[in-house]
Amino acid sequence: MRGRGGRQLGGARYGQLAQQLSRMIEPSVLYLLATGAAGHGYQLAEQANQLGLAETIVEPAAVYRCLRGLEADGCVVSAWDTAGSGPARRVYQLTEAGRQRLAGWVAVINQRAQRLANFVKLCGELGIAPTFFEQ
Amino acid sequence: MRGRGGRQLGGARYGQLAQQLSRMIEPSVLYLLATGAAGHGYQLAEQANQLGLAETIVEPAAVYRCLRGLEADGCVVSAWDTAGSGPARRVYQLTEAGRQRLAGWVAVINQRAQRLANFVKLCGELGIAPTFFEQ
DNA sequence: ATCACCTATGTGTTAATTGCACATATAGTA
DNA sequence: TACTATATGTGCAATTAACACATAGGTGAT
Repeated sequence: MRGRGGRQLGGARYGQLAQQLSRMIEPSVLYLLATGAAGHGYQLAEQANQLGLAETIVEPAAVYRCLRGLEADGCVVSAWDTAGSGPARRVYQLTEAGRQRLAGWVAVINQRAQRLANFVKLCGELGIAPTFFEQ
Repeated sequence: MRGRGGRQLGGARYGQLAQQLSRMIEPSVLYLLATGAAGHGYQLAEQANQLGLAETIVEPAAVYRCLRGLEADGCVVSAWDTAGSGPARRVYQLTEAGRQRLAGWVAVINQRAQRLANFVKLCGELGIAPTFFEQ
């Protein structure tokens, strides 16, 4: 860290839960683990795509990195599953800390949803209707 | 030095209107120009903070960069205003292209708001209530 | 058996974003 | 003179994230 004033932050960051803000991979993963819909990375990526919170194609690579970060924070624990066919799966389980993290995300996302909805309303009052693109 | 219009992707990007996704500076600026609430960068930054769409403190530096990008795309036009006291202001005006850009943003933001609200609902059904943090 | 393919987990590279520090300038005030 | 507020801008480094690549087990086709 050689920032000019002992600074350690660079890009987007504005709170405890601001990471992966746009991609929404972390809340997707936490939710899927909470439901029990999926347990390992590859499957979580597939389910996250069906959940559709991320707006983008959720790639396994991003999910793996997210899971390792969550594990480092104690939000999930993992174990190898060598049973069944195909390569071994690293199966993840949500911890209590992970459940709290998800609850925090829900608060952030709830506020954001309201802010965004309010903006749409303000624009509507200005006579600006949403334009849906075909590209 | 390639301009903003021809930039290639590396980071977050998933559509034509996905830039500055997390900060929401571009839609804030376009909206404020549409209402006529502000006309130059410094003032736009102040008004954007009151609008509160960005969730962060909107810094003038980010607004200036945003405005130059918008001008390169033909969404705004600018002119120097040397009247009045203090340093000269670069006053921006929204173009028809800018209005369309805002309408596109409204569509994106509207969809996002619904997705986020749905996620909050799903979590509520799981018994996960939002946790509000004190900061 | 070899190949192609799917599943599954990871790393490397590189472009884009952005907060903060810094630079510059005008005008009013102490 | 010095300081403050307004106003516009640049430079840099931390962070993010898409895409490519690497590795490996298992299955079915040629």
